[in-house]
Amino acid sequence: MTAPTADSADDESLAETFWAVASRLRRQTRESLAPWDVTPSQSRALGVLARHGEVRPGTLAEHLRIAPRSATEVVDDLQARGLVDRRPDPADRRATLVALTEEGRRVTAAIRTARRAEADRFFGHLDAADRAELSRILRTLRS
Amino acid sequence: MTAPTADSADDESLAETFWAVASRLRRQTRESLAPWDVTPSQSRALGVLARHGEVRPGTLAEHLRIAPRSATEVVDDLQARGLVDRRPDPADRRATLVALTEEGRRVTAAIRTARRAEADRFFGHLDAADRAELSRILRTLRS
DNA sequence: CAGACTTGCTGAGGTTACCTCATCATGAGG
DNA sequence: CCTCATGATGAGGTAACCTCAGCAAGTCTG
Repeated sequence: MTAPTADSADDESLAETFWAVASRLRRQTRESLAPWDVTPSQSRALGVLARHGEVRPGTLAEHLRIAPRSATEVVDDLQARGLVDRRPDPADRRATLVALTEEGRRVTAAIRTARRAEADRFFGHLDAADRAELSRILRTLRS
Repeated sequence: MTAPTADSADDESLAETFWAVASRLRRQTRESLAPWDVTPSQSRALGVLARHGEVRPGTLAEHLRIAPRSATEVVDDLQARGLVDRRPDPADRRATLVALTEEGRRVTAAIRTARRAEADRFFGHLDAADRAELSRILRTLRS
């Protein structure tokens, strides 16, 4: 299509390589979270809550880039594990606010450490320059 | 923080950026395959069959880096759509050989074209140098 | 060549992480 | 006040995996 795209044939395998890496990262992440009985998607939600404090499920969904209904589900699971709780939003009686519990804060901190170690293991094969390059390029693609 | 690994704090968000990109790519791929009623994982299997000719489910699983049982499933779905067929392996009566049907070859070719266009759309935001960089770095991470 | 072990595939059943659609309460605007 | 929009959730579905168990067929060993 666009002239500068050169060998589009290679792009297909670029996607394939991307998926192979994704698969490896997914497995490793799942493993490194196992001690806390928390899944990757739950851990991402915990991260959002740690960064933003209490938010509505809908807002959480936006941050996670998933459907609102799916956020309800993640919150259900986290609540069942006692890591978050729900309370009514005083500003709007339809809405709910989700916040980390004490335990949730504790676990989130522990997970952050573990994830860092995991990222070191995974991305540590790259030197600093390559990590910066990768970060920059991925940010472009995230659009 | 750790001497050789530089800022591990950033690695966590590197992973996060990676997942955001993965999510976008997954959605777009699914969409671009919709006309053929073929899922991304089925399409990957078709690609392997196109490149390697007839293979056993177990071999297919290796190429796709999934469990053998999961390959059976993908083959089931493709067979139900008439894109592949199974025949007994003359060399080993336990084994089965999976091969593209005529229709399968036709669809695989069409999909290849579509995927190329899709990859252009997705990775086309990058210039050739960045695509090469990304490819190199991802290949390192695939290990 | 019989018995033990291995290999190839698949049935059964489970998990994760999403999705849409319908429903119900509540809020907001004309 | 009546209509429409919005927030959350129940119900039900899908894709892409997984493990474990079992059966049939090959291989190796004494």
